[in-house]
Amino acid sequence: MTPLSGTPAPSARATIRDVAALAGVSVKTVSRVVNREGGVSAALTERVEEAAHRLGYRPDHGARTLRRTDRRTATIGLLLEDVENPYSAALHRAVENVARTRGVAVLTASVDETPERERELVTAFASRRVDGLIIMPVAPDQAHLDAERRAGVPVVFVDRSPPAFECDSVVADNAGGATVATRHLLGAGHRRIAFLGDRLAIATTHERRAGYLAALELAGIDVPAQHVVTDLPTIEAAEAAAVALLQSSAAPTALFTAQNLVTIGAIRALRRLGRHRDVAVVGFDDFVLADLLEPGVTVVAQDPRGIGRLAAELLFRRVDGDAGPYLRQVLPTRLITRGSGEIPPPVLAADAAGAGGHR
Amino acid sequence: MTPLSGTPAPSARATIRDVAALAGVSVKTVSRVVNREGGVSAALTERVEEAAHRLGYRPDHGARTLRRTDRRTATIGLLLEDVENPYSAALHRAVENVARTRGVAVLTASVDETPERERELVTAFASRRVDGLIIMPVAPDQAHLDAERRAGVPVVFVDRSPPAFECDSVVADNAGGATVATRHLLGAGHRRIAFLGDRLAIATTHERRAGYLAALELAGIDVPAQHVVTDLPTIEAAEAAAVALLQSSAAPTALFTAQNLVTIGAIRALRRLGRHRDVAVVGFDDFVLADLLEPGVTVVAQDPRGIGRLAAELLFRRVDGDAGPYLRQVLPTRLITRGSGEIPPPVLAADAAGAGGHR
DNA sequence: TTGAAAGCGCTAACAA
DNA sequence: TTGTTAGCGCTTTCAA
Repeated sequence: MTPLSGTPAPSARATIRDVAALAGVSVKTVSRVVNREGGVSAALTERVEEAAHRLGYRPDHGARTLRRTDRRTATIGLLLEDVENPYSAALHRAVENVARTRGVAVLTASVDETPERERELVTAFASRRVDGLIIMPVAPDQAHLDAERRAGVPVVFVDRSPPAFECDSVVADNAGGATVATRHLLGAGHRRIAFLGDRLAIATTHERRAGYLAALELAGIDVPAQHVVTDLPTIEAAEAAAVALLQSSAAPTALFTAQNLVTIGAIRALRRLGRHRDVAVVGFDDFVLADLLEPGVTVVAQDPRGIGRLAAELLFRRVDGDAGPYLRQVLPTRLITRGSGEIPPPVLAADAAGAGGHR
Repeated sequence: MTPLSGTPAPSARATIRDVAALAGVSVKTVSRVVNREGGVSAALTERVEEAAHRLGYRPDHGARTLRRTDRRTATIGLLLEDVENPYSAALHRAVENVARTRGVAVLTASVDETPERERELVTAFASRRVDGLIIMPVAPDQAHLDAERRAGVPVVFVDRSPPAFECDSVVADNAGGATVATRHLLGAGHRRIAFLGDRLAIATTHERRAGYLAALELAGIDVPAQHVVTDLPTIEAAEAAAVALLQSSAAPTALFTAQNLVTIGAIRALRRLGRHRDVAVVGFDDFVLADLLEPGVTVVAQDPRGIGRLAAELLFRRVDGDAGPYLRQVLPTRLITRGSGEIPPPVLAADAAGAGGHR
């Protein structure tokens, strides 16, 4: 810690009255100039602007909101799982980009999969009279939002849409993406494909598992119970689960890892066991550097920026008064093949080697 | 888009007067209950709480701020380079964690290295009367903050401290970390070590280059001009610059990449050229999966969470009235060796191979 | 323990 | 074109 020479200055904030006094006009004239209402002579406009500048005047947005008829704060609230998570961060940025075009500020917070925190934050943001809320919901029950809905605060859910709650939402095609991932592994010849996922209480985990199971059922393949592992909330948990699974007697030849941290944990496990070149992996969610690993990691990518952008656009339509029926927007996913998902199962690999030998 | 059956409800927000009327008490009594001031009988307290709950009452934080003597909004502003950047996101999360303990909300925005945007956002947040600001500054001139300082809004700079501006700041030991990185490469036997960095207008780039140059000068090594490449703002720019450098006649045997995106760009370049096992790299800033690449990437890690935490703690001390001299806190960096920084230069590598042959 | 009145900084409504 | 007055929802101040 290096103490410098200066010290912080004491407080003093100029009000509209101070500006009016310095410019020698009424407060209403200052208001007109500050809000660019027009109808003020050039001479007065200049005097007011000069005075405002001299005093470092910043209109008090809260006071303005209090008096205005529309009661807008030009602020929205964004509740993410964790602002540091790359998926959340990408979504955050997309929301900010839309908000920026409207001069709207964004209050952000991390919910950490804690229903209680979700409730606290909704209340805190509602007290600050946000114009709308974008929420990545954790609480299985969204009844705590009733007061906000009655107050007319628009809410858009992202990533997950709460069951049994009429609302706007923007989500990825989780079941469809999981089916594509699973079929891709089936296509490579795998029949023993395991599912590793985050907490089953999260709707996305549930949907992805459903997509995985549907693909296998359609292929007429029975899934042993130990091939479906969920409630892996961290990289470490996923790594441990993958190691245990691969060392078990019923070891799969391929993994469908249904979330980005789970994928990373599984990759660590394969490295640790030296199996990363012979066990296939397809992950849900893309991540940075997935292409530079060896082998590159095949994923089903969602579009967090697209989800954020659409959610913000929908929210602002509601803020602007759109009272149409609730919308549920589902964004497609995209398979990106990079190597790990194209590894064949051991038997076929041996066949391929044999066939190669006949050339 | 799937239209659902329900539709959004119309607006209606209960005020303290509505609660008072329903409970059959005065507004002051409601205020006392809501703020837990005490001095209200148990019977009335219960009636008020019941009424508030029935109406979904949320105290208007803005109106409260307007009237209160301390004028606190319980909201701070955080200006980051880009909320999506992992470094910014980690710092963001640390700030949020500290703010949370005080019931303070965080307004966040991305400045995108645009001085004009920095000014706009400071104004927007100042109008919303944030209790304080944490800023990752871009603008070389911070004079636009004068009005805020006069108004007594505490400001803490993070990551970079603006030159010629008396202020609080929390930064990493950029020069020191760069020197450590460069010495590490010197220690592996390298004499032709290039510097790749972000925009030189950013203070951190400047400091890291200074640390790099200092280490080489101390070792008595001349640095050819083409070995110092800056103003690489993207992964793509860094990749292109690294390719050009490595294909030039004066190709270095080692790279010090002075920022996380630059490091990733350089690694892509080395992969593309098939040189990732014989050109050494040390990066500034750690990143996810750096350990799973082949070779693992040696870095000088900063502590963005530590910077965020300290910045928030310092800010809140100022908010609480600490008027001591301005502080500049410098956090240490840490060398993490993973392989890429320990690759020897070609000549020594040949020697080593020769020596191995004699065993 | 409870309440009435004033006013925070601003804009709506109206007047000159 | 400019100004005056009231009041947004709340807390402060003061009184009962």
